[in-house]
Amino acid sequence: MYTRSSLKDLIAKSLNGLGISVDAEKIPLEHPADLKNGDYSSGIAMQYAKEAKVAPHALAEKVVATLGVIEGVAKVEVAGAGFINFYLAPSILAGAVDKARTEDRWGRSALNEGKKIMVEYTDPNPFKEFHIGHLMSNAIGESIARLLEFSGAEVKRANYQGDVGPHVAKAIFAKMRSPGIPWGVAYKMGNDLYDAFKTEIDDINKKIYERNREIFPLYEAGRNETLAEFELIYKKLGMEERKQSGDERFFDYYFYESITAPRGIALVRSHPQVFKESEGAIVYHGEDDGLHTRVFLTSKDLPTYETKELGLAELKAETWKFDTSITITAHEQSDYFEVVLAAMKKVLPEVAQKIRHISHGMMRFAEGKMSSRVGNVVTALGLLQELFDVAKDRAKESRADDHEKLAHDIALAAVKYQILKQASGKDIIFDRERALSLEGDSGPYLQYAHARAHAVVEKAREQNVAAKVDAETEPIELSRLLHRFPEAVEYAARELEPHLLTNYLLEFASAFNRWYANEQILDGSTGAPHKVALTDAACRTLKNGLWLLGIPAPEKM
RNA sequence: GCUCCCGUAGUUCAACGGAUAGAAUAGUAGAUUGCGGAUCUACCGAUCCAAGUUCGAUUCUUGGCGGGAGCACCA
Repeated sequence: MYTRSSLKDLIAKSLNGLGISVDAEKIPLEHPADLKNGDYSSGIAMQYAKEAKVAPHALAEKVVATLGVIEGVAKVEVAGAGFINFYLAPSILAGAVDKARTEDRWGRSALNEGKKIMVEYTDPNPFKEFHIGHLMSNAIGESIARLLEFSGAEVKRANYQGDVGPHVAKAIFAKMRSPGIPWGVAYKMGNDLYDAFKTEIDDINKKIYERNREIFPLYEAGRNETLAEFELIYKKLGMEERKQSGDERFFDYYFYESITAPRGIALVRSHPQVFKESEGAIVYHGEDDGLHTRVFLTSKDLPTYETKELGLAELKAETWKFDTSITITAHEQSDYFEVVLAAMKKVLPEVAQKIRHISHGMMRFAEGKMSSRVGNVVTALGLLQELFDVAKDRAKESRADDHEKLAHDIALAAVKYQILKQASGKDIIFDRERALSLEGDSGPYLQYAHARAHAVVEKAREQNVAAKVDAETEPIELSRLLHRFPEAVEYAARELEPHLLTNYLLEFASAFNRWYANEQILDGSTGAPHKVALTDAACRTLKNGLWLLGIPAPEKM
């Protein structure tokens, strides 16, 4: 029976027989973009033609001649400049359809079996707005967490929130002057007033760390209020399925800077050979590692984010024995994170090697950066509301029972898909028109394909047409793409790149819609059971695919 | 100035060194009284510049040009 790696082995063996030594691992074997070129393809003959002193095409022919019959492979062809193309047997593709229909967790792999992975994401700051940047981190982190779960890992979700620091002092200062204003506004106002009231605000900052009695009640209130708001947002973002019982929270662990700060300070203080005094502050000199110097303790003796991050790493490791801890942040923090990691290698070496940083691009306007300091941010709730309003108009005509819920599901799909479809590391230009689009290359497009497939399966049930795969039926584009689903999921999980999955799903949904438009499924013929099976398999594929993106899959829309 | 990221249709994004560079959107023209038109079909339209490596470069290397981010007490 063929597998991906056995095909590689066979090719390697064949080449070795021809006097060319190649490592099976290094044999290229890809899914051709164009299905007419087969289900798998290798360009190996072009690579070794020179060494073999024959033309690429001739070498490919020789390899094919020695491959013999491979179970599960219908034919092997040489095409183009010398590609070796493998076409899977109909029975294999039929087998994938059956799996998709019967296995709940269709698409699952064993890539990370037995691994314990902590994923830290979202990381909003109490006292400040939850804006699109946090939404990005949440969407990406949640999808990565699910991809890892589907690859066999045990995953814990972590959220790290900055409940102490200058931003809090600014918000408190403004709130004391104007008690009526909301916290998000208070922060911005405090920031504007900072130059004029530096001493006062710095004083408040210090008092917060000391849990000073005068401001503590206001601090507690603000902290609780904003954290409670965040919980409501997590719910809206589709994390409610993680709440099984009433008192469970959305993330497995919530870490706070107020807790990590003292730990970090202790770590810095106990390593005077690593952290040096400079201009009244305690810094880490990163120049030896090709990095730059960063402050860990300010001249006012307060910890910076860097120090807290050290404390966080220690706290994480004590909280759960993970193999890997992934932190997802915006790209603007990459450099700072590298300095922290360099310092951590000296202070907490065994933890440092398990820490991994993934950065995503920034959400920005065409005109420039969004900044909560300047106040030109799009809040997560504001954007969701706008999308909700657009979706609601269309939902009125829908056959779904709960139009409000549907509009919300669609709004969520639109915004998450737009974030996830892009390779991480690149900035996302926030284009309102595009963000509000519910058509084409979009989340709702995937949802719609799923809802359609679901409707047909329901109808088949009503008409008592039992789904049955016919292994003799000539495979079509859809079933061949369907067979690739588990590999697409594994690929995305290995690369920690959800966009690799959206690429696949868009192609798959498009193939389904095309097929649907040209083919009557319930046509009363003897071919109907096979087509129903295919539709059912497509339905599960889309459902699981959407789940992996953290996007709801409504059955009617 | 130094470091990192990025330059692909008008616009927003794809393309593990591979076959005719794919989508979406915008624009134009269409879809049979057929299970859902949030769909489908057709047309139009792109790799920043210059060298190099390679059988083959959007992809790798070097140098330009252009954009973004970071570079000492913010996170």
